[in-house]
Amino acid sequence: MLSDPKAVFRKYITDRISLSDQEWAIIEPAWAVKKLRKHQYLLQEGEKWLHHGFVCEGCLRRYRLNNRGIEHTIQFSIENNWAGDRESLMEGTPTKYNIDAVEDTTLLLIHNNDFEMISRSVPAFHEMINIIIQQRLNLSQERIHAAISFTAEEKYRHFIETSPNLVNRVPRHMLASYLGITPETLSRIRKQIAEK
Amino acid sequence: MLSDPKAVFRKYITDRISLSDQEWAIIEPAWAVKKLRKHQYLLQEGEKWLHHGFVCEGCLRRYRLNNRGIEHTIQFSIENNWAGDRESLMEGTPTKYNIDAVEDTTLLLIHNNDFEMISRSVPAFHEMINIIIQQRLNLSQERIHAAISFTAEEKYRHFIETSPNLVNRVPRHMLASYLGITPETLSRIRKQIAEK
DNA sequence: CGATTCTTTGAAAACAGTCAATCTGTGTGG
DNA sequence: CCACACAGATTGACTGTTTTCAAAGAATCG
Repeated sequence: MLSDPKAVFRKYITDRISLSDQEWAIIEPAWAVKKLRKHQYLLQEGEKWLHHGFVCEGCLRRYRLNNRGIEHTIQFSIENNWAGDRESLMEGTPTKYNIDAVEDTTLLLIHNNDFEMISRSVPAFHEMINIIIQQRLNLSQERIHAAISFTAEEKYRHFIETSPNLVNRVPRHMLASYLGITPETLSRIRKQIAEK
Repeated sequence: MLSDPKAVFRKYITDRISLSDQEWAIIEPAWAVKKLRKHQYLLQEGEKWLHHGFVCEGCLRRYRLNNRGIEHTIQFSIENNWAGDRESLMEGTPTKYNIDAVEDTTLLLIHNNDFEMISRSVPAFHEMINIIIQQRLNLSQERIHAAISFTAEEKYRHFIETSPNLVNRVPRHMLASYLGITPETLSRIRKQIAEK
């Protein structure tokens, strides 16, 4: 719909590292454009994940079922974010996660073999990925802190502050499952905040 | 007390990558042995962290204060684990965390400049670090899932399963602060489990 | 439209937190 | 070596928050 997916990706990269045309020529052909309709799965629990995904447009969610069969959202990936399951990839194990599309989504997919080829051929790309992973770890720890130390209301307010671009983009019940509260509680909190 | 700290570290590395004597000769001199007494701080909120720490013996905890001044433990680092705050290091920002010693602890410290020198000189070391960070990210996401989807009792049982080596090593109130429950609740859960 | 899914609301129950007191264990100084 | 002090752990009673269950309203999609 909007611009070319690969142009989005190229911009993402060049916003982070300097990239010659030759390097882009190595990177570009290995990625395939994939489109998902809303509600369509990219990955389902038990499958093995062998790729890397980059969202160019739309929104994916990665979620997991707890022992009572309740969905808990681990991550939302909107445009210019990564998606997939590096744990399944690294360990060669079946994934614990489900990934589906919250909106119609366009992403780029690459097989891990090609991804590693690129990492070897373009060191700056490799370094960029390392930094991204480190940043994701930092964010994860921030989220752990929020999850173990905030009340339901604080969790919601914190989410509004840190992800204003997601608040009105994902359905509330998914947001609740991301925060670790029930949809009913989220609804009541929102009402309470609105009344102030 | 036990073996030489640097020997512990060398074994940690050689358990993960193959390492020549020459490479070890590059790595070894940059690390300084540091001993901490129980309760002593390695890092306090507001300071900048410029190093990497590797625990050879003992136990450190990294914790954070929430807006009510309550401590919440983000991480325990026992021997053969890393300690520090890569977020402060990467971003150059004052740290949000406190790190102190749960037991008398021996660790190795290295300045980030030297660490980067080693990463450049010994590619396998660099790759090892990348894998470790990725694994920590995977564990973080596991913990997020536990934090947002488990009851207090499930959190405790999950901790016993995943960290049996820590259960009887860290004080209960710190364990509670790690799980995101109060010491009283943890105490009651333990009693309840014991009665079954 | 009609069906389905999502959101909100209400009432009751379960769960975890708070506050205060007691108990336990450990380490220190006399 | 004992007694004391102190921190940590447990227990009880109570409070408050969040969940659960059920139903009614919205919104969305074919």
